[in-house]
Amino acid sequence: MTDDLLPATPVVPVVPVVAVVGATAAGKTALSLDLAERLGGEIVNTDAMQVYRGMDVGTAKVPHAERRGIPHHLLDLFDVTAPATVAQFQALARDVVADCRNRGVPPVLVGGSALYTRAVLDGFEFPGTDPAVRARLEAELADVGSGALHRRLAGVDPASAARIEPANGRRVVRALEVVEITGGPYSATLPEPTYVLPGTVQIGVRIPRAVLDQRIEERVRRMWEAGLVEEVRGLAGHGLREGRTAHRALGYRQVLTFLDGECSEEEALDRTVFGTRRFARRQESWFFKDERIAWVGWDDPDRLERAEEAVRAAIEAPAAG
RNA sequence: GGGCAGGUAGCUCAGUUGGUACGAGCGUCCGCCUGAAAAGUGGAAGGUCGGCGGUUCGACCCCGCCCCUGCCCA
Repeated sequence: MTDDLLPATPVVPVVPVVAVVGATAAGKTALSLDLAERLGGEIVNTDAMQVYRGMDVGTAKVPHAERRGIPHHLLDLFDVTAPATVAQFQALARDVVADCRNRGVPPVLVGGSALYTRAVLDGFEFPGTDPAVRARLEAELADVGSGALHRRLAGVDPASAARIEPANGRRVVRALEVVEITGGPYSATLPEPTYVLPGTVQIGVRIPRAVLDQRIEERVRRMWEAGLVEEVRGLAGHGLREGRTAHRALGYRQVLTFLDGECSEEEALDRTVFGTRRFARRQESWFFKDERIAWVGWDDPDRLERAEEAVRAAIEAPAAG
């Protein structure tokens, strides 16, 4: 109320920060390119697996020829042997977003990795990590099981233990790691959904399950025809198996088991389809509960206009989280 | 035409020497999720046990007939 006394500063338009989210194969890529074109923006990948070099076919990475001359950021950052992490990605992505905004260019984030997207948009702060501590705890996990470690966690950090399921060894280990290196409790809770930048908006692409399931199968078959097996064979020669995360990517993991002679090629394809459907469900369970997302129908002829409206609304809205 | 095996959850199969299906995996639905997140994890809903008839206090389990599936013999 009293800010009116400030000298009239030139009205700098808010540069929107747009994120296109939704299940895999729902049509995020097409919409994001259209949006970037309309807004004069640049694409920022928020997909956890497209950051790896050489993982193209299986991650449905947009080929250069289809990028319409729009700059794409955060693709092909790492070798498949170098595990990427959310915290690392968050730092890189925030730099890219800041750089775009400084140039007055709207960053258009696209990707199905909800944690990656939220780590960029929301106030996530990741406690540190220590490879040695982690390795020791993981060895213990393999040795005594998650139940035993969970009981230990209950002793040092009851609140976290109460929130983490005893069978979830991964989270139990991480909680113990944080407690050990920080000396404090591990909150184990997601932060409140609050955007860190004004003008932020998430556009969700909604698609009926039945249609999505169909599209996923078609997409996987196309990946096979496009040479996924050869791609994996090549990456396997470059240490794909040694990496910590890349080899677990959908499609890659299944093709590796086929290449290792543990299942037929048809089985590998089927497993990829089923695994991808399951993944899509997990993605949606994450996105559906985020009430800030503006949803547009995957086949709505006006989806681009609706998305633009959502962006406009975000720019004009008071900069409250 | 004859013989054998089998018909139990959406799918693949367990199971009861006759006493209310202990079912399992997968799928489906719902949930969780802070340095591996295309990962990891919790829960729920689903069955007139192929059909009809019989025996029995009581049958999904026994008997008869029928239908369906697979294999074998002609």
